[in-house]
Amino acid sequence: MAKLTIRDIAALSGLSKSTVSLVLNNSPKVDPATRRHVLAVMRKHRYVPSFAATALAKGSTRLIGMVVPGLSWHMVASINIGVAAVTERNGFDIILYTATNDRDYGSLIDRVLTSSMASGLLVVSHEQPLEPLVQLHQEGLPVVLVNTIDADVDLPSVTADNYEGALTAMDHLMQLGHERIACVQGRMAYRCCQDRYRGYLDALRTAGIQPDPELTKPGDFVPEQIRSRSRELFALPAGQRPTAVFAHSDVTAYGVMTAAAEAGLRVPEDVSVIGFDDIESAAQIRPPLTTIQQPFVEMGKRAATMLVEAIGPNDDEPEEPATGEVELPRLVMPTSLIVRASCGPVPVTRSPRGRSQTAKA
Amino acid sequence: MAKLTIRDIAALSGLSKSTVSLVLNNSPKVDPATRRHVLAVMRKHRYVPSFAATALAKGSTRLIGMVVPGLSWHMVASINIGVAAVTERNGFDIILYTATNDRDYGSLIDRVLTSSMASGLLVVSHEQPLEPLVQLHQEGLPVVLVNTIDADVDLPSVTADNYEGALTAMDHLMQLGHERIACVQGRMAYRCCQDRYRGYLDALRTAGIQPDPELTKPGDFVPEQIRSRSRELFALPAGQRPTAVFAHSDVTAYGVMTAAAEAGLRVPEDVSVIGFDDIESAAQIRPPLTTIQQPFVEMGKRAATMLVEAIGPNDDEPEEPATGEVELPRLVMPTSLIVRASCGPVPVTRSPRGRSQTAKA
DNA sequence: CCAAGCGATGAAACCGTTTGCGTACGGACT
DNA sequence: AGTCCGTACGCAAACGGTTTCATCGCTTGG
Repeated sequence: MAKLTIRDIAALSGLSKSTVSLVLNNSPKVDPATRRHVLAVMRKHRYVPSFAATALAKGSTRLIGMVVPGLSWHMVASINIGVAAVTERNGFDIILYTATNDRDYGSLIDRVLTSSMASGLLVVSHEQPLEPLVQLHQEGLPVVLVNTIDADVDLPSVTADNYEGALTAMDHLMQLGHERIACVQGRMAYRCCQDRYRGYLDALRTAGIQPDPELTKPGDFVPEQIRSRSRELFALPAGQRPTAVFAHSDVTAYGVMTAAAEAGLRVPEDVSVIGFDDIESAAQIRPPLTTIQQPFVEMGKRAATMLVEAIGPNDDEPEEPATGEVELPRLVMPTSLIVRASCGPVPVTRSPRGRSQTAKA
Repeated sequence: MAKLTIRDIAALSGLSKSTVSLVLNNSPKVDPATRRHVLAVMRKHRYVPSFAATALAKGSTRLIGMVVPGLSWHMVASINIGVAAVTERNGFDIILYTATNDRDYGSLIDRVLTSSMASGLLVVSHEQPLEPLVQLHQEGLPVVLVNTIDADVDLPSVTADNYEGALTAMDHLMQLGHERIACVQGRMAYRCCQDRYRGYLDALRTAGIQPDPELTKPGDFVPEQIRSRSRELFALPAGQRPTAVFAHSDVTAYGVMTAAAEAGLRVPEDVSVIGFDDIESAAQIRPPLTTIQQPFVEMGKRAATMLVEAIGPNDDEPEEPATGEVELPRLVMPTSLIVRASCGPVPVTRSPRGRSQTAKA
């Protein structure tokens, strides 16, 4: 139980602290035989250097802060898997900040940064102000944003291509013959949802279809709202009723499908539904959900890699990358279409001969 | 950018370091006026004490380690919400260890503990060996287990009452008239799944029903397996086919429902399905899933509270609670039945004379 | 055979804070 | 007015490492 110090190890192995320290930092300046000996002693006594002392002396920690908006989101969990994989490999540990409200967020910034507790910051938040982060970054603290990209902010970031994902989703639907496609939105304060909606609109226009405002419903990721607005959609008279729905998330899609069932509509026979995310249960439910998969764990890996590189190979401090604005890495990662069973061809309710061919060539 | 030290603040306010330090630790020995002055100076220059130096001098950190088996589980995410709430309130930060494999787990123990990096450990892992943890605990490091209870281990823990939850689920089913109830198991290496299965068996026996081995299927939380074993269930001739299924998790229940649909069976008309967990999408899918809810965030809160209390009010070190075995808190929290729509009365296919009808529609 | 060179090790300063102890100060009591 | 006491503050020694620099002993070239 007696906490061993480097001094003890030095005494035990008949050397001085400095030599032991050199061994710890595997400097090439120590004789291999000596090194082996010291290592043996350390192992024998289960010595582990004091974290605090090392941090103090070195002036840096192997800690990176990760700010997330609650872990219950599929996105956050998946990103973390990627992040953990690379931080682990590089000997970093993660300090997790669940930024539930603004108060914490503000004090967090102070704590983490100024106390130089963490030597880098990974931010997965959506609604928090980003300015403090920019300032920190300019002061030399590595920061990278994941899925938080905001147009006017100058920070390295990793993001999914939500716009292109929406395009892909819409293309899939239109390829199946759909033209009256509704959109049940997520939280439009989020950049990602804005992008998805832009994709929805653009895809329609590109196909020569005038977006019908009636077919856009705010869902805001609130179950009740999603359900009730979807019901409105399905209550529309047959000609105006959408034949397909683009939902801004998988869980949103679930709500849409439930509303459809309540309206007596079958998925995908009567109405097609496509989601966004590809959460775990998407493949398990009935019908299996066709959706746009976001490469979250890969995004986590990339972000963590960027951060680790910015922090530096080990502990040197030539870190002033904020000045050279040669390249602020902004990774935008492609999404992929996962075809399952919730989307089908447009129903043939419209008379056999009336198949409007107006769709884009 | 120039990092301020306590010395700078002392100079700036015309005092000595120690006085400033006293202010930092709000000792009563400093004159209120002086205190105000110092605080003003600190605020003005945005001074935050060095984390590392404080840790070194005090000999303890306000960090607690949290070991989890991947964040993608609903359980882990929810627990974390509770944990974060209380740690935040008590000025602790969380170091997150995603224990993906054993190698990391072993080195983790060393790192965290011996380096006295964290002053407490919260463990949510399932399959890792627990012995190192009890050793640590005996050496004075506060440890609490969440949902990892293992019969032979002497550690404080917080757990859901899986056994009783299973009983509740089965009661619900039997109240609806079901007698041929199948069980699709989770990963039986987990204590929680063992308990759920025990509950299943006992509930049956208590009702005077002899459990039919045919109706127990291993699922192991693997989608394909769940699906295929469920198909076996539904392929049984009408008299032997279960009228209800108790699934060891919500996602497992999804798989069961899919298999049912593939067999042409409707839920809940032809077969009832009950889950376990109450994940977010359980209310969103079709039909909404009746399930047993585990109070994860409350469990997280409780566990964190226990840990914080064990660590001590602030930084004193009269920590040898392991010796006094007066009470090793083992919290077992009740689950609750969430009735939605996936369970219904037993189908009336069985006629008064009692034998089969053709199975499917 | 001596001086220079080099590699390995030791001594000491330092990182920023806490903390026990000592001191100077002011007020009260005699 | 002189002691005494309590109080508010300063000094310096830890805390456990890292890192620079000097030193020591040995090899090597002339």
